[in-house]
Amino acid sequence: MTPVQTPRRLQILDTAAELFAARGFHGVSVGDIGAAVGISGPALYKHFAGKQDILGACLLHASEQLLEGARELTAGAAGRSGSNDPDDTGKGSGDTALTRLIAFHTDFALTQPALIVVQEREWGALGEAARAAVRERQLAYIEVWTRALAPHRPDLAPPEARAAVQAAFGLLNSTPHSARISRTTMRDLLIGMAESALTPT
Amino acid sequence: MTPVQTPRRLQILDTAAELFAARGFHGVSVGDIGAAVGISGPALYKHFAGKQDILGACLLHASEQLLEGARELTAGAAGRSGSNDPDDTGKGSGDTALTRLIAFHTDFALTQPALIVVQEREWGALGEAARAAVRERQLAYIEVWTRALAPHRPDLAPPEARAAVQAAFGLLNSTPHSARISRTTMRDLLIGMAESALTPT
DNA sequence: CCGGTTGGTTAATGGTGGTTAACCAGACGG
DNA sequence: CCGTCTGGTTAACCACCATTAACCAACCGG
Repeated sequence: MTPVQTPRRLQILDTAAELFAARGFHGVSVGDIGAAVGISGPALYKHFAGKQDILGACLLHASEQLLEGARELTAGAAGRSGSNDPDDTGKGSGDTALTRLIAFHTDFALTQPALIVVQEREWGALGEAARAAVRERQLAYIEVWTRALAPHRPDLAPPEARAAVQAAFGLLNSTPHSARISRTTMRDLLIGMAESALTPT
Repeated sequence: MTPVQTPRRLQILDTAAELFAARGFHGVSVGDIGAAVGISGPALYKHFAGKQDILGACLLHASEQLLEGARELTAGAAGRSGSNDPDDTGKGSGDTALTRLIAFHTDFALTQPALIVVQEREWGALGEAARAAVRERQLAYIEVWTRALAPHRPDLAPPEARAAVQAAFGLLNSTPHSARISRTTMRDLLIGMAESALTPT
């Protein structure tokens, strides 16, 4: 399990994520990963239990980052269901918890596209245990979003709200498929589209 | 190349797409594909030149379907850039070419999620030639969308319009990730979100 | 009745890939 | 000085896999 995160482990996770995103889990050999970090082949087994374990660590890391970030952004507004004022969702500022989540997720997708890609397409290659752990965090992340969306969309039942949230993820995660415009323009475009999609006027 | 489409070939393509979508191109063996259609292993070589060829046929088939459908929907309005009235984009009816494209793509994604998934994530596993052919059709498809979007969004430069279109694809293609609500509800939800995202009021 | 095409089969082959084994250089506390 | 982690190395193993070869039953036009 080796739960500690040495810098070497982080480096491996980072480059492995890049490779997995580009060629898929089964399209990458441990030799490839080793070569990409400067060591060769079986040396990886000094840091991870195996190839699957590398993927598991990647996904756990990613889902953890997303969930923690989202929880920080919406801290203070969670649980209380008394406030029905949509403008007061989240902290006291003018922006709502939902807009903060959108900006956060957009920035994450723009800065770490590899993690986004791997997280959304390679979870099937995990073992039972790791998959459950990742799935748990992903569901919790969706739950945070759904709670933030609820006050804006009282018309949506919880299942539909969850589907809407996942559709918004699909929109924001489309960033790896097209990088032909500047990052800031893309950011503004995605944020605008996500807000319109989730809270139509 | 075997350009003809016998029913057996179509069956293979269909089940192969399902497998590729579930486990990824490299995660599926030719034995798996054969077993899934009731024959075993090398018998596939009587219908296709190899594993890559099966994937190529899948992707070509999918991109062809999308492009042809889109062209039919927008026939008559293509090319003419004189009409500036947004309500007249496309045919004479009240719906615009864009709304028709959205409904078409949504239905495709809902009925053929495997093709959608494979098309968006496995094009890197193709050979040079097949990849170029698929890419060409995908770009043409995006182009049809962009032309349909243009009258609604004169504020977007072409590159941004293309990015917006691809973001909309991401939204609509999110359907394989969550199938917890009824198909018609999902359809309405996705169409509504896509329209709001592309043409905010 | 027959020759060939169609669509299968199983066996063989060559390559690749994950994992383990055995070994080794260096850092480092005592 | 010395034992012991730590993080590497290369060689070996075995499984799996795409592809080819050789062979065969069934259909079918003439």
